[in-house]
Amino acid sequence: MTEPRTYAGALARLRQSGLRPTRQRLALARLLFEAGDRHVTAEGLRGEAEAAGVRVSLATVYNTLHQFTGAGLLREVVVDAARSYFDTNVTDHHHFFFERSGQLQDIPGAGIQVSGLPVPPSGVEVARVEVVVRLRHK
Amino acid sequence: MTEPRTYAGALARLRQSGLRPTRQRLALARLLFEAGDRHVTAEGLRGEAEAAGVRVSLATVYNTLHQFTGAGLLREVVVDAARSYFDTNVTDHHHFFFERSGQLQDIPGAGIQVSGLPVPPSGVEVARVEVVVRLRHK
DNA sequence: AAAACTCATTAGAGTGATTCTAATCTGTTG
DNA sequence: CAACAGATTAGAATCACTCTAATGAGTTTT
Repeated sequence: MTEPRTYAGALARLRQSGLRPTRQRLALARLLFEAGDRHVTAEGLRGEAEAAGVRVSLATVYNTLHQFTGAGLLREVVVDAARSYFDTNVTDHHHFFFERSGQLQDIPGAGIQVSGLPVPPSGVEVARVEVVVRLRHK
Repeated sequence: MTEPRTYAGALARLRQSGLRPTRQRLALARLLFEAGDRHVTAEGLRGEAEAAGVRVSLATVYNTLHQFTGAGLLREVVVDAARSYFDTNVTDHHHFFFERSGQLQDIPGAGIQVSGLPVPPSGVEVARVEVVVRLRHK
């Protein structure tokens, strides 16, 4: 049973993760989780918060993104050396990356099969398999 | 017909790419291409050049890595937000990434099959499909 | 409901990788 | 070898991100 995408839902998410429901975290949680699957950058989310009339420092945005990631509410996606993206979709899936615009788009997990993976060296285990389809303008 | 991994080879590579064979570019080309498939960072390559007695500024290392990448001699691999890796293997293949150590290791292209890719949106084409298998310690 | 406690937020400084600048040097060409 | 175009360089600048240490705000206790 997943949380509803509401204020109450945001509150419950925080409580379940052992994070105090502060003004900033609630506001960021609502921006992140009430609008469906999203890919945000720290600066972008900060801008949205400002636009929504919530005063949040950039440090807090970074803290919050990392805390949410640690709690499994977000997933970090590394596709661009210039900045980090955080994905609200934490289910198994992959990404299109539009190099021109820097936009990310989900590819449903069911849509892609990766076969023939070699056995990882001993002592390590697979944390995740990430597929990025890089797109450029024709 | 690929270039031999020799001084003459490095020179020919540069010529073919329309890059002047300067001392620095030749030295970096030899470090990169005479030792088989490699994954280097700018700082790492700079260190190797110093160790080999070649004076090269960090700016030149960056310039050169990007020029080589533009010429198709290298491929940039984005797996770590902290730094960029450049891969001397420009054939079709994928990577293991050891999160603990920051090491990259090739997975031969033949070893992995990605199926079920959705058709990319109109107006764009697939530049590359990248698979990264993230590994962590057990 | 105030005190007390713990954890969160913040401004601003700090960091580390990368890029820029503008001055100097070096292949290349005539 | 003169002269030009392009390359290299030190150091400053930038950019995303992190750290610090001081202030603020949920929470729990009285």
